[in-house]
Amino acid sequence: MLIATWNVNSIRSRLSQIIDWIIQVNPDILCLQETKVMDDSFPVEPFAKLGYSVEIYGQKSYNGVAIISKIKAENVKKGFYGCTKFNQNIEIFLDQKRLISADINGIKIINVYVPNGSSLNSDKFHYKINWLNCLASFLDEQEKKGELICLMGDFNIAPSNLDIYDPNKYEGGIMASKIERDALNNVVKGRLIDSFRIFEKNTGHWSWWDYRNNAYEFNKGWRIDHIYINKKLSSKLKSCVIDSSPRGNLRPSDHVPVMIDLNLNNINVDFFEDDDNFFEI
DNA sequence: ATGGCAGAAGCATTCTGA
Repeated sequence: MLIATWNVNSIRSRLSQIIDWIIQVNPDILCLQETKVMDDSFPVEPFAKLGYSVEIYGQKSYNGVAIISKIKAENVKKGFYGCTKFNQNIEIFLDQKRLISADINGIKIINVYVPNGSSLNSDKFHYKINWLNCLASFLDEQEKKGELICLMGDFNIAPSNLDIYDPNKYEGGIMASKIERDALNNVVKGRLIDSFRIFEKNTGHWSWWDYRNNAYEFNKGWRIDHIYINKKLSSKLKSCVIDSSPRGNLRPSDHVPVMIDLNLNNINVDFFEDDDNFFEI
């Protein structure tokens, strides 16, 4: 079972590229971020023609998330719910459509577009940290149900310096600060693992390249799009790959798809045992 | 420090992203 995540930076601008990619890769589930369109204008039909159902949670111009799935999603929820741990006021997150979740084939699929945060001294940065704290609380609720959990999307955080082309230049700044990494760690710690790092321990693997300064041509990238799975699901993981090829398209998204392959029939090795110090690499 | 580049809204230019 193939599950993918892709920040497409506008579903309408990227539609043909997304359809081409789906035909080529044949994912079972594709989670999209930054669709940038209201629900009544989302192009559902091209996906339906390929046999996919579409669940959308969008807004005008900004943000927006969607779950494209061969198996119809059940228990679809839009936005946060049940975030009690930090006394979060969920109301403040209602305006920005950044999270959609659903049950598909027995897996709790959680698709997120984490706020960028702008700069460390900005209001947007506080919003980002609060949003991540709410996400941690949200996961507490999901975990209680003992499900298979797959949390994926654009996290706008490089988990470690291995995930930045030039850590000396960017460490401590936006997407690479200790505050953000701690907040992300608080979401995943003790319950989720970064699928990509099970198979690849080295630097040099990116999911995003800035549009500016020919960053893709110089391969100056970051790994900020992630697929996290819980312990129960990690036993079924076969692979995790970043498909960088769409970044070479004409008029590409600045992000590329990340994808895992799951074997839902067999139970494999439990990768979770040595994960406690994962972020200390 | 600022802007680079891109998309949306909407028609010149601003806002936002990362």
